[in-house]
Amino acid sequence: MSARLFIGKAAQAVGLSVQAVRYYERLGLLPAAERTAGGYRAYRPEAVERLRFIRQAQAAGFRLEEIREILRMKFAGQSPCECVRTMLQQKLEEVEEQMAALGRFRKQLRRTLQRARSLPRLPHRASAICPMIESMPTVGNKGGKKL
Amino acid sequence: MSARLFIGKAAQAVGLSVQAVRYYERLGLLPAAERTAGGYRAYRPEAVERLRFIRQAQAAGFRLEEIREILRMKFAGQSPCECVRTMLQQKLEEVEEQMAALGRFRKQLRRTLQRARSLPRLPHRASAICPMIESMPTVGNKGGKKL
DNA sequence: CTTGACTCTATAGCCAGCTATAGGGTTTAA
DNA sequence: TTAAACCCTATAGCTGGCTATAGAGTCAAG
Repeated sequence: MSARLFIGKAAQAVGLSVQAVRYYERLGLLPAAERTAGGYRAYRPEAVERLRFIRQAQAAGFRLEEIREILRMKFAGQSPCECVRTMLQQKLEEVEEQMAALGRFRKQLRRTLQRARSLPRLPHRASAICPMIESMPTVGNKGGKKL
Repeated sequence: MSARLFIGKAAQAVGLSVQAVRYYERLGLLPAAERTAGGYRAYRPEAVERLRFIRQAQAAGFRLEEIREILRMKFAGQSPCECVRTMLQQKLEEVEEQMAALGRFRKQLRRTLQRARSLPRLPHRASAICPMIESMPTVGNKGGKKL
């Protein structure tokens, strides 16, 4: 009883790679595991729960650093829920903002494609390379980040 | 006449950093520039046009590698417009997809916050760390990428 | 001719979240 | 007792688009 798992099984149980688990430990998301005489990490089932939590929080849009913070609070004796709520609220705002930016970008793409369709081969006045791109106003997506 | 610009002026003219311009050259987005006797890059005005194009294409959502491809086609004697149109179409689809994923994520966030508001301090049954996160279905955003 | 602003190359680092490799040791079933 | 399958650490690399630094040379005005 008190079954321990080596890192491979623990990782497999939650669908992570072995390296990812070690990486989480290095970042401080997992406490240092017990070790066998030979130096193998021997995890108890709680550790697997914790890994599962990490995955879920990631899927919920939290970055590893934020997750570490949540865990730190939790194990400092405080319920992290209040802070988590604030973080979720912030996430929500970020999502709104991203969606708005994407929406502007989409509109722009559509307009450009539309114009390309209606004016198939206009003489490329004032256009050194590609009129389709050069005629796009530079909107949204400032600095050309992501996508 | 036939004014040449050193890299600083060229970069400034389009709002780029000097290093960024050199980086583009390394990536093959700019042809090797003429050099002064002392080894300084001496750009003609066309090069500045090209830099401006690169910025615009970036703002339009193209990655540097894609821009290089567009330029390569252009200077291989073909009009890149047909291909650019295809690329824009693809971008559009990517944007749609991202927006849909964000929308699902937003819905999830809202629901979670809503529940947190209506059930302020329920006993945390079956919850090791934070019920707010643990009760979130793992939707959208597979693998926890970005955001 | 000096000086200060500019440029050159090469290299390393950043962000996040890993993956991959090298070179070794451990566990466990046959 | 062997051999496969697993594990260990440490280090380097990946993605993309740069930025930062070091150490050296060049340009142009006064």
